[in-house]
Amino acid sequence: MSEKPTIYDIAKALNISAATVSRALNNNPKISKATCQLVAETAAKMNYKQNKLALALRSGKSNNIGVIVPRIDSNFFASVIRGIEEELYPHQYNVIICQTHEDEKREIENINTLLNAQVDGILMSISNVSSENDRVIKRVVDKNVPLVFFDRKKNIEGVSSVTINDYDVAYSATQHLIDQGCERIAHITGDKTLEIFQNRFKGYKQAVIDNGLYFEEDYVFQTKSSLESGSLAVKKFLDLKNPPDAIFSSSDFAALGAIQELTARGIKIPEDFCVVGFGNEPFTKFMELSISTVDQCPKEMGKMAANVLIEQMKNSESIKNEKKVVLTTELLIRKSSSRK
Amino acid sequence: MSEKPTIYDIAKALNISAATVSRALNNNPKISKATCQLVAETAAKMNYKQNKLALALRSGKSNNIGVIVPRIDSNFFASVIRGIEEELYPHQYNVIICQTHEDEKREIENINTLLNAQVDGILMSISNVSSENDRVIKRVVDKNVPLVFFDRKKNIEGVSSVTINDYDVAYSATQHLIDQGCERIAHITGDKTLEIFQNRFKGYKQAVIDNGLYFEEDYVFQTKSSLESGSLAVKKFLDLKNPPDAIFSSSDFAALGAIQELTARGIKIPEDFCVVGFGNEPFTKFMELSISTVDQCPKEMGKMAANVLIEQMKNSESIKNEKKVVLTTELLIRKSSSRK
DNA sequence: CTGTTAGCGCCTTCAT
DNA sequence: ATGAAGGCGCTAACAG
Repeated sequence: MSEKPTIYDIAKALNISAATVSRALNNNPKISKATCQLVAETAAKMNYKQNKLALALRSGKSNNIGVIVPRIDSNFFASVIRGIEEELYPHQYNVIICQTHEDEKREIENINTLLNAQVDGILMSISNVSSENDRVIKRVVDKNVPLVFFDRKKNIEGVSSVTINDYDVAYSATQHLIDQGCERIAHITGDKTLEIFQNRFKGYKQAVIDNGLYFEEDYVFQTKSSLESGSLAVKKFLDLKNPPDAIFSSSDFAALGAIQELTARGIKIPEDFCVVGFGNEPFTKFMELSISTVDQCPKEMGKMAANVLIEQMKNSESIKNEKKVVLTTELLIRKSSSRK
Repeated sequence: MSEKPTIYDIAKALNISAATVSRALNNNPKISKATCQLVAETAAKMNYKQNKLALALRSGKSNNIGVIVPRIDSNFFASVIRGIEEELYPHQYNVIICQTHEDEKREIENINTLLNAQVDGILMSISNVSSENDRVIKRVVDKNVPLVFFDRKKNIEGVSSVTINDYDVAYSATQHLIDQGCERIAHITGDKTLEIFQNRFKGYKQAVIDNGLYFEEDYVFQTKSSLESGSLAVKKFLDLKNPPDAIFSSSDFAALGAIQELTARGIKIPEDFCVVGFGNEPFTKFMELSISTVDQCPKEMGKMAANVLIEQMKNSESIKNEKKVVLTTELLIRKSSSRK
């Protein structure tokens, strides 16, 4: 009783064929009500469970979706995955998670693993931009495995994407700082090969220029998303002849690091210096000095990405209806940039 | 070229049998070096990828591990999963994530889904304690599918678990509060049907008693892990004739809510009131008034759970070597409870 | 309505 | 050193 029964076991017990059992289990209308019920009962009694593996091999559909993210232990990606899972669950899809740890080799391995596992589709947030990468990704497209990027995307023909309005919201954030009376806005950015950081930078720069302020290369600091990076950035900024009086950071962590460094130096926020972060990490709201930031609506992003993927999986083979969804996000104005 | 080639395609191209191709691909020593290499080259050229699904069906091993958690978008579970994934990755296992949202029905569905998907093992953190649940979990054991609980466990024969020393660390936390001079220690607890909360409560209670303090039922407030719960608890506590002067909370979120409510009422922390949370959520460290808490070392927990599972999967069929690992955690003393 | 057959892609005896 | 055959569990023709 402890071994896993198959439809053959049920068939044998009932003296009917496996095909009939299969049909009955799938509620095929051609099967008499009587057998249908009999099969159902016996199946329940024997504790039969369909082997999805066999079904997958036969049908060519595994009902598994692969998700590739840089890391899972970040509030943003975890929330995106939650959204993905919530959307996929009613459709009977399972989610296989892969982390790249921002490692290019790992990213390629992940893609191959998922392809080997015969996933029906892949959702991914790019870690690295490289030609080797490009090749593997194109292979996914060639194999007709639906692929959707979210947040960190790449422009590849036939691949849909779900992102936020990075440019616009960066522009708004910068404009907001200027509206607060700040005149020398600095910017902390990330890996410049990634579109998201490029766009945030562009939005920032344009806002500065549009307001007739001086755009200063030294006001832009590229670094990782961490507290140390933020404090490092501040150190560098304050060493300038004409130091900035505000920072728009592409990372909440860097923003917090910056705030800590500024506070340590006795600089008052928001009176003397304003800061806006990015990502709406939980701590930004909880701080005594709450941090203004941009909500990336990760859950919605995950849901949307899953939706686009589902759509694409339905219309397989069909027209490559490349879809570029851009979600509108909100600038959350909090104490770190509110001079009233 | 875009269709997925099989070993038969390679065989045909090389005018040899599929069996030989299979053997060559698996580096079977009985295959001549020449064919071996030839096959490897052709496979590469044709961009052949092994179909893990077929392999899984044949071998009965899917190389997938199921992970069931209440939710993924919590720092704790996300970090555990990261640990799990890091440990499983070198062993070629993939991770399938399922969320229960604390819903019993969903939890049962998840287990069944994973069983149907033929996972080689399951790692789970219990959401609900119910008899229906018990039955399904026992079925997992009956089917000889290795199962390991982490954090929120259940005592079921044949099931290993990885937890932390909840009792001890709760005792330490309470003792610490008493050492700070606090005399009326309150406790915010969670779902009492879960062992972790029971143990934290017991540790708290024992420490109170051991120190000759009065254990007061009204000092214990059961609620969910949220800011509101914390503030609610404080409201209730301060309405008491003899209100407490410290809180040991089983949740960082409740601890923060409590702190906010206390601060709003002008109560000085830690001078007038001390607070210790649980979980080491990122924000606890970042706050201006950093919050004392317990680090649950989630990543290590994930790694350990994965290790125990791997061990169990190796020695399948063998003796039910039920393993109960208890990790030692640290009390992190920060400002919210440091009177010096 | 139901049984027979065949095949998804792979590996592994059993032959040779 | 290699080929042929069979089966993992399931379903979809194709027959009745």
